Amino acid sequence: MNEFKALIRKTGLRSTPPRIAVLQALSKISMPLSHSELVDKLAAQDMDRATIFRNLNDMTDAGLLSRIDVGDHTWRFEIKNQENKNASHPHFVCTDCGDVSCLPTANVQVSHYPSASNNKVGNISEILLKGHCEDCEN
Amino acid sequence: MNEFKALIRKTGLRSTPPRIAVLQALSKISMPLSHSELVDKLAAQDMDRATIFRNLNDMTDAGLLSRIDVGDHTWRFEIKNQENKNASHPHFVCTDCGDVSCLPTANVQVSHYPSASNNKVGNISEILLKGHCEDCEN
DNA sequence: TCGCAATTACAATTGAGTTGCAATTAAATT
DNA sequence: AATTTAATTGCAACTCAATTGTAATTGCGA
Repeated sequence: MNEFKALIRKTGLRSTPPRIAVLQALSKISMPLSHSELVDKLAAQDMDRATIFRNLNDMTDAGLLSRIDVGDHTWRFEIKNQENKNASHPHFVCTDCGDVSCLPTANVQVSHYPSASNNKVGNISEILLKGHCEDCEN
Repeated sequence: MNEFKALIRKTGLRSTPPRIAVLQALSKISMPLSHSELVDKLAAQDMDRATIFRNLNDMTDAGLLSRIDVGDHTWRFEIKNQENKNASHPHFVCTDCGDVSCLPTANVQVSHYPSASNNKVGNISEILLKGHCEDCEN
C-alpha cells in the first residue's frame, strides 16, 4: 500500500500517521528541513511538536533519516537514499539567507597527506561549505 | 597600558572592564570557549550573562574574535590572530571528542561545475569537515 | 569637567529541544 | 475478530542557549 509504511516497518518501528506524514513531507523536497519547517508543513495535519521531534530522532536512529547541523543551531533532516544508505553528500549553507543546498559528492575532494601539521584528521563523515549563495551575492 | 585596551579602541568600540576581561580570558587559553565556559571563568568578576553575550558578538563583528559552531549547538569564540586576520582554513571537528583541527587549505578542493543540480552555491568562505579523529577511531 | 552616545545590569522573552505521564493505538497473539 | 500489551501520541511543563527592552551608568571626545 503505502510505500512509507513498509519502509518504517522494516526498521522495527511502528507505522503511525505522524511518521508517514514526516516521511512524505521530507520526500517532497530536495533540501534538508528543520523541525520548525516541518511543523509548518504539517500544520494542516495538526501534529504535535514533541511527536515530530521524537519521530525525527527515532527515524534518524533507525537509519531512515540523516541529521545535520549546518551551524545555525538547528537540526535539519533529510531522507536517506534507501538504495545507498551511506551516500552522504556535501552541503552548502548560505550565511545570509540560511538556505541549504546539497552538492554532488564529486565536487568536493579532500586529500589527506599526513603532513607536518599536527592535525588528527580521521574518517570524514560530513562536509559543510559556507558562504553566500548566488542570490545573496550581489 | 593595557594591551587589550588598545586592541579594543582600535576597532572603535569602547574599552570597558567586561570587554577587557573577556579578551583576557580568551587569550589565556588555546581553544575556543563557549559563552557559558566564559561566564564560569569570569564568575569571580561577577559579570552579567547578557553583557558577555553582547560583547562576544560585538567583538566578533569588530573582527577581534571569531565565532564557530562545531555542531553542538553552542557558539564558541576565540581571539583572532591580529597579524593575519584573513587567514581562513578548513577545520576538522571530531564528532566524538569535539576536538577541532586546522587543515592546510590545499588539502580540500571544491570544484563547482554549474551542474544540472539546482543548487545555488556561490562564494565559499568557510569549510568544515566532521568525522572521527584518529584518537576516537578505534 | 561636561555632555551624551555607548554600554551595562537586570529582568523578561524567545526558540530549539527535551521530558513526564496519562491516554491512545499498532500489531502480535489468541 | 477480539484481546492484550508495549510502543506511541498528545499535552503541558521544563531546560538551556541566546536575545531583547530599558532605565541607569560610564567611557571618552570636546
